[in-house]
Amino acid sequence: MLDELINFPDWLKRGTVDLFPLAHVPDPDQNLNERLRESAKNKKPLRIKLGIDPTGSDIHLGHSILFRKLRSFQDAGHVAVLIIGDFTAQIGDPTGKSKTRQQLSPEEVERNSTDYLEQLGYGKSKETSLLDFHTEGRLEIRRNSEWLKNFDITKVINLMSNTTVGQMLAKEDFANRYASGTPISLHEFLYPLLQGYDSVAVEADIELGGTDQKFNVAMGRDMQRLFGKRPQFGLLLPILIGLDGLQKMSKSLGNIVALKDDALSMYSKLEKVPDNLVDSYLTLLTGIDLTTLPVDLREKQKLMALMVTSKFHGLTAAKAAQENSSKLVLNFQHSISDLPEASIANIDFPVKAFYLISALGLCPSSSEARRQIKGGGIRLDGEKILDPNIEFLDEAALLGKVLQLGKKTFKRIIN
RNA sequence: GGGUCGGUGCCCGAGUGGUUAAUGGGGGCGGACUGUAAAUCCGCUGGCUAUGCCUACGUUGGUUCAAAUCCAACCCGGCCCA
Repeated sequence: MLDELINFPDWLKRGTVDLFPLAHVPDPDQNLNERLRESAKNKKPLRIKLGIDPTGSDIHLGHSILFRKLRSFQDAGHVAVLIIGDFTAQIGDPTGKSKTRQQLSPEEVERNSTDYLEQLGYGKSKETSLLDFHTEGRLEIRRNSEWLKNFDITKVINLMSNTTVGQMLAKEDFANRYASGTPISLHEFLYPLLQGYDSVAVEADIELGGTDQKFNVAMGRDMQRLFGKRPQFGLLLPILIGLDGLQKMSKSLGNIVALKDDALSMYSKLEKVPDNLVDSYLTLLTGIDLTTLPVDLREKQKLMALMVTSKFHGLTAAKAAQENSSKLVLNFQHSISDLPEASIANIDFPVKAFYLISALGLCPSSSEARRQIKGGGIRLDGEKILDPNIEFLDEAALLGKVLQLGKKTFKRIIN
């Protein structure tokens, strides 16, 4: 947290690593505190911009940091302006990319956008949804195709003439790629400019972003000035480290906790994150008072897992997940009610173990299933299966039993 | 447009006519240990109801008993020149 944020409200300070401009002068264009005061005085809420690229379909805890902050602004009475970058997704944000991103089809973008809103809690209660979809006037959802689709080439040239190749190449991602001889397509230069233009279009007062978004957020200010708008503030939040404890949380790295995850898998993933993540997860993913945490590391970790899980599934479900999680470890699978289920309705008997395991989705392929069995990674009701070709003669041999891969993947067999 | 180098499995990267799903590393998964962690050690890491059969080294053809390895064309990229 920045020391200079001393006078800001706690909800705004928490987790914030960068805020710009940050001048201690009584100017609402230079000092966000003044801007907030101005807003309160005029009863005119600020417009908080957050853009998302509808590229993948899973929102994870890393993204949730930004949405949590956006929600805080909502709760403080301001307007969340959520921009679905359906148009810019066709370019792909080059930030953090080491190669040109694959372009998405309009159909994919559409499907992903709908999916995103659901993950953000559209249709859920105000308590367990990430954003406030309920309170009148607190949320505005926009698609940037709205203003970018029919963009005039003259206007594009105008945007481009405002920025130099040197500035673009000063951006770390481009610089690295350029230095390493990795291709950079010209259209990628357009991304920051168009994201910046989004701020013009929605008249943003503040733009939220991860620290890796500084360039793009700053570009928004340039664009707003270019088009005669009041420049936004940039508020940057940290990039969440993923479950591996090393790299940023990202779906392609496979180290995520998805908002879609059921309570049990969310809890069990969080309960076993590397120790070095626990404090930052508590700070960034919960609202808990950091001065009253358990001293015992293991207890602290469990608390973190419980708090985060309850944020999305409610406290009751989170507590059940905590209990079930410990039962799983102790091989008491039978006493757990809400284990994921797998149906054997379509299985022909007799069935060999390796086929069963892949057919029920525990392993992605039958070859993989064979390997896992040979490696001792498969159990049925706690008993290791060691022969891939062992046969189960009828349903009765399987119904109600729990099939297990490794330590954390379970399926109860049902009809 | 010209010259030149290059395109190998999730990633990086060996291999340059012939036991072979293709050395090695990373990552991932599994096992032991443990705090369901870390560190460490071990195994696995293309697909297929499978003791065999498919598909794989940019694409398509060709040479050969035999090609990721040779030839041709094409596609894509880096660098240099214009």
